[in-house]
Amino acid sequence: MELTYAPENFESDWYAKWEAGGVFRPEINPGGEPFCMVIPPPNVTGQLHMGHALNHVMIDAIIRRKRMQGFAALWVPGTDHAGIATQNVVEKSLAKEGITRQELGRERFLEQIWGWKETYGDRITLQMRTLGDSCDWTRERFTMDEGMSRAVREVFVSLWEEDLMYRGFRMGNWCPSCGTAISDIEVEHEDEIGELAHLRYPLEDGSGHLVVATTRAETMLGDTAVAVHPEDERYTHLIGKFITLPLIGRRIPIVADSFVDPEFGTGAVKVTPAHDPNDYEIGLRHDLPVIQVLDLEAKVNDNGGEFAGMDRFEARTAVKEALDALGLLEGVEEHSHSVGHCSRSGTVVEPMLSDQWYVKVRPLTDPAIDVVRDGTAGFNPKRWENSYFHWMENLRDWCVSRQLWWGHRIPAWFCDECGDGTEAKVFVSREDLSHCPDCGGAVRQDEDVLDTWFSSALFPFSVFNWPDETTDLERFYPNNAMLTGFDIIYFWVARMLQMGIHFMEEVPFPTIVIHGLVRDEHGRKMSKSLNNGIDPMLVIEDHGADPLRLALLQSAAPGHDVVFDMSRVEAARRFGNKLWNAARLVLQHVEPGSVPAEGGYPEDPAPADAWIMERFGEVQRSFDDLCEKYRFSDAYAALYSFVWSELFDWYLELSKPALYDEATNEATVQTLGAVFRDALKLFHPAMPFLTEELWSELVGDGFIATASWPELPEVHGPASMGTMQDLIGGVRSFRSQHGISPRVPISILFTDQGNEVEEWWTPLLEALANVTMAPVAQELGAGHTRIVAGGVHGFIALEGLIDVGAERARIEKAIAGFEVDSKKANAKLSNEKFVASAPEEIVAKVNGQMEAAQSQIEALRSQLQELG
RNA sequence: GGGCUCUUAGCUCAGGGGGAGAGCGCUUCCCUGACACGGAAGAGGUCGGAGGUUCAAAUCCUCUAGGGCCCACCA
Repeated sequence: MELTYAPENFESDWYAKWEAGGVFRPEINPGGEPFCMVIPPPNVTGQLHMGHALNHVMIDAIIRRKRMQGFAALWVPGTDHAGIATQNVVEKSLAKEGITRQELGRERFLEQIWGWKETYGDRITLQMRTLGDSCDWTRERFTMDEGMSRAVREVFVSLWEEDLMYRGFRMGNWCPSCGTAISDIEVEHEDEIGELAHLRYPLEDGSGHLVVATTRAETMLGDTAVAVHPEDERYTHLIGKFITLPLIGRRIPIVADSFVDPEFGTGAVKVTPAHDPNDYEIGLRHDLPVIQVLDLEAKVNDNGGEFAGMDRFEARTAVKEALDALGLLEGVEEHSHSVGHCSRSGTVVEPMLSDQWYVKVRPLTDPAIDVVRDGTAGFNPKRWENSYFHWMENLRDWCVSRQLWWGHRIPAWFCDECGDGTEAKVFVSREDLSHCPDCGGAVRQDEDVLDTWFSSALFPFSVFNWPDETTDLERFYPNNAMLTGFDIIYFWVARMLQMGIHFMEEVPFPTIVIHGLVRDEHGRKMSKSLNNGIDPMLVIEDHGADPLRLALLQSAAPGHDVVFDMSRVEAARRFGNKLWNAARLVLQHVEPGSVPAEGGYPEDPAPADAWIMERFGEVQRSFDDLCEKYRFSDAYAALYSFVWSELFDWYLELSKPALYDEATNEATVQTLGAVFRDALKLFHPAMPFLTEELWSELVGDGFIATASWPELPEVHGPASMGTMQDLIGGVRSFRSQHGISPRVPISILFTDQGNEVEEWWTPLLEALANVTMAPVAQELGAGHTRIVAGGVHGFIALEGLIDVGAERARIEKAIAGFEVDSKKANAKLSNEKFVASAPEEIVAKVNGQMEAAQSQIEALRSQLQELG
């Protein structure tokens, strides 16, 4: 073995061997109960970022542990076609060559994107392999592959048939730069300081004017009314009168609508039904004309008169200037309000009327709310359920059509012949239509595609080739858990629940584990725009995948954001080195390849062996418990601390004296091998590569990845272990404070009130503290100092070698410490209510603390006197 | 406007009714036959502030200050 841990030497080899060995397929555990999770599918042309790494490491830790526990564990990998994102990327790349998609045409543009997908589609899956994701690649899916397209079409058509899908001409969110409608959750609201312009609208009869307030002056070009509150006394006399719209000259009515808030602005609202959702509603109520003044690129159209051709922001200024010139701009005040931006492009979203496809959500959300309320599916942490309910209860119909080319084409065909003259007849079909089913004439397919999230909503069952009734579908639906970031609860989780319940009649997963975002060391969200992202691939290059994995797992407190700290990765790497070197020590005493894959604990362990077995058993139970609760950071913190501080710092040192005596070391060799092997097993879900490498040295049989999850035998260690550790600590501390080298042997005479000192202590005390011990009948005074551990009092002859002043200080400090303990305990015990109300074991515990502290103080005080 | 969340050691963060924890950093000693990517011994927090509940509060409740996030048709 190399002298130090060098992950780059073996990580990629192991991945290839696992994959070739079918380790990641559920079939590796043929009799096992299924345990399945699906990946939150990353963008097919994307790159693995730290957020993916966090998500994958947690999923992989679950899956690998379940696999070792004998489950037919399956992690289904896949990628998402990511409609807008991918189309935008390819368009941008074409733009560099001066080509637009329109010039290319739909068919050739799609060829370009498929080519792009071929080129970059492997990148992220290779990166996932580098990270160690134990996905079953034989079941890999892409949201636009044939099977999933079939599922999408089946769902679309079924929803249509059930009257849960409809086409409607409505006011929706439009992104002028992406050139498509977007759903409500794709709009990001940001608070901005804008201007509230007060405009004078002259009354038709010349009797004066009405002042309206607006943040979007350019929309006045499309005004078809002014609305006031019906009970607003300032304006009641004007209701029914008309205004001459400035700049345009249109005659528009003053209407009464209780939507208007008399408190806001002037209490009079200009109404632009074509470009504002509220105004649209008012327009419907009052039968107002709808006049579009902005085109799909958000430029003023021919209805905008002299402003035609201007961008909406340009027009905003121009309109205000023009009104000002007419003396109709009464004033402008600062106004803070929230402005919607497209989550993809950042462009300000324009409310726009258009024909779109909608999913009627209420029939889908109600059951999805119920299953969370009744606990059939639950979020972890539970508090996410509140936002889930709030969102689901207020959800509006989902606009699923997108005016893009990259995506699932909407399976609807129009026949103009069979239409009613204004609208074509619509046919929604599972099979492609080449002619009209009614008249046999020509049909044209809807040009639009579906929202990317439409296909990912089906992921938990579409990956198994639903609607076919496959064996996999039967075995792995419902999935056993979903683990993802809070940022896609609405986009993805909520919709999987709706679709899963509706089409499979069962929740897609009973448990939803939500983690946070990865932030940089200053707590800022890692993002492209801030350029503060840390590329996990570079971290792996520098430190290895295992250290990154362990660092992320240790940082991932449930439900909290993760502050990525490189020093944690470095620490995890040092831990890897520690494991590596511990293995080298173990292999000096244990025949390489001789450790059994499981069991192998001695029947008759030596005291130190029994102690570590007992401690390990306790730690393992707590570790398993924490893992089942998805508290990985706590689980691995506990394991890490046990392995380093107890197994390595204590047990390896304690085992050495026994190991060097080859005639009698059998039990210790067995313990050492078995304990170390099981420590590797527990670390395998976090550090798969390193543990596999060490397994191959230690066990050399099969993969640790498919080895059994450890079961520690029930063993009780010696009760006096703690006292011995305290004694060793006391001696070391004594040495340190007096500058006595560990090489200088120390003789200790001792009294033993609790009869704790045992024969087996002798070699261990020599090895770990370089002390020899001999019993003495009574306490020793002058010329000695005292080290107290439990009921054992050790006396060290001073022989003038140590500084009495320093020793006095040492003892005084020790006394002060015990006095704090004693006081605290005493305060509680002298409180009658405490003694009466606190649980018995707590009272007993405090009592014990009190007694222990007082006996220590007593002993040390007399020592102080003896020092003179 | 509604909701959630955070404030704990110099730094970055866990924990969450019964003696304050981790990583990094810091001090002293040690290259002892696995490991200096190491070992041993230490220093360092009245757990944002004020009330309250309780035998017991960093932990639960209320208020308060300051961060962060989400939702909302704020012309």
